[in-house]
Amino acid sequence: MATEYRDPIESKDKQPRTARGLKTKRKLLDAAALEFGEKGFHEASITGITQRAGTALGSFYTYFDSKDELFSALVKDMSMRVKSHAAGAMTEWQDAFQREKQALEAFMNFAREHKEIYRIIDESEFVDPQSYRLHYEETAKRIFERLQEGSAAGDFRDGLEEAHAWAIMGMNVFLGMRYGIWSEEKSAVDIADLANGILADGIAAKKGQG
Amino acid sequence: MATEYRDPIESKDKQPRTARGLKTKRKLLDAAALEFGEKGFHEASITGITQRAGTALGSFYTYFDSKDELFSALVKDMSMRVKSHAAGAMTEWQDAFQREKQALEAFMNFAREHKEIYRIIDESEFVDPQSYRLHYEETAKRIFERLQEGSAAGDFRDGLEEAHAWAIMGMNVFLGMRYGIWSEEKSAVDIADLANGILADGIAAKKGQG
DNA sequence: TTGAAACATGAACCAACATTCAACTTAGAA
DNA sequence: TTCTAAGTTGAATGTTGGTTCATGTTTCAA
Repeated sequence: MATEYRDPIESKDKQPRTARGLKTKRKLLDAAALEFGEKGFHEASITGITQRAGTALGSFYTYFDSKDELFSALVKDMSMRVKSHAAGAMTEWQDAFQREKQALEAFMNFAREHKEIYRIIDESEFVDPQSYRLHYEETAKRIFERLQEGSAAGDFRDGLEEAHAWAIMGMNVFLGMRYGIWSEEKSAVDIADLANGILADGIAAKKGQG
Repeated sequence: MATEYRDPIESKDKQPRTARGLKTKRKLLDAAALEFGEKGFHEASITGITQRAGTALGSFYTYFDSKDELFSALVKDMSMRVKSHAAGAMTEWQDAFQREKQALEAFMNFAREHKEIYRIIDESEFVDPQSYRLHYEETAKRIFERLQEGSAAGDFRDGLEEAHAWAIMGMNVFLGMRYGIWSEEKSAVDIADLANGILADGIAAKKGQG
């Protein structure tokens, strides 16, 4: 038989059509987040995921095409969760500096409570580079918008570029890794204050010091 | 037969003993850096490495115990190379700010010329977490020492902590990734200037602006 | 009630390497 | 020149784990 016709929509369509299916898919997704978070992509196994989820091995392929596809879906989901958590923490703000401080503090607390999310996003650099780039590009864009608003409000100086957003993001990510994931020896507030100090004044000696 | 005695030194010893052996090991190391850099740890194969090196598959195990062991050795080697490259770029300096600028500029240029090194170090977070932590902890320590020297010289303010070093390192790493590896739309000097601007003055509006 | 679509199950399949090994070649000290 | 340790070779082995599939069960609209 020649190559048979496949509806591109149908072929992608592994969405559950009943309440039962939805529940199973949810269980698999949650289990996968744990498994990937604990073991990393390559050490994680489909068997491990279905065991955690309490389903049969084969059920996995009812909802996902492959291990990679699942991981990719997960990265997008986590990316969104980080984003909305941060957004939720910055609803009200007086000045732009305080808003950045809140953003970092929220990020650090989120990282602590969801270490597996941090790991999945980070590992996507190698498993699903596209999603990785997208995640950070969008995050940088969001920071950049805040920078522009801050400039307009007179809190930040003029002429800030997207690269400034990348610098701030890098600061936040590394502080989150070191003081959020690796150890909790310092409080999120203290770290956020410290980072804010850099943004506010830099690290130069004050006039008359030294 | 019971477990036989193995001299711990001998068992580790896969060092070449002739010029020929040394040359082969060198070829394997270089080939491995390329293979891991291009494909990542899991996609890379021993076969691919030995093919690049132009040796037989079995020769690999004359010099390395396993794929993991080789990767680990490579990470340590790369880490050292980054370190010494940066050190070489900071020999002479007037003020501490300029030194930091040179460090970032050197790092960015190095990343551009050796994208595979960047990738290998980054992937070690998942393949050899120990080496990954060690790399960044030592880098942070070195930055922190520079901060202290800068304070003593009257360029930087007092009271800088190790966390400041982590913040600066995060900035540098992300700027290196975005403007060194992903695209070269901006020159290393421009990015280094921009980062230095943050360290010097922060991003607050100047008095009388806005 | 009923029948077809959706869903669940887990044994079996299979390809992809990492690793081993026994036979062979080369180097270089004596 | 000779002999042994060092180095080379690549076919064979073994294991792991993603994916498939035939069979059985549940759901729910008509």
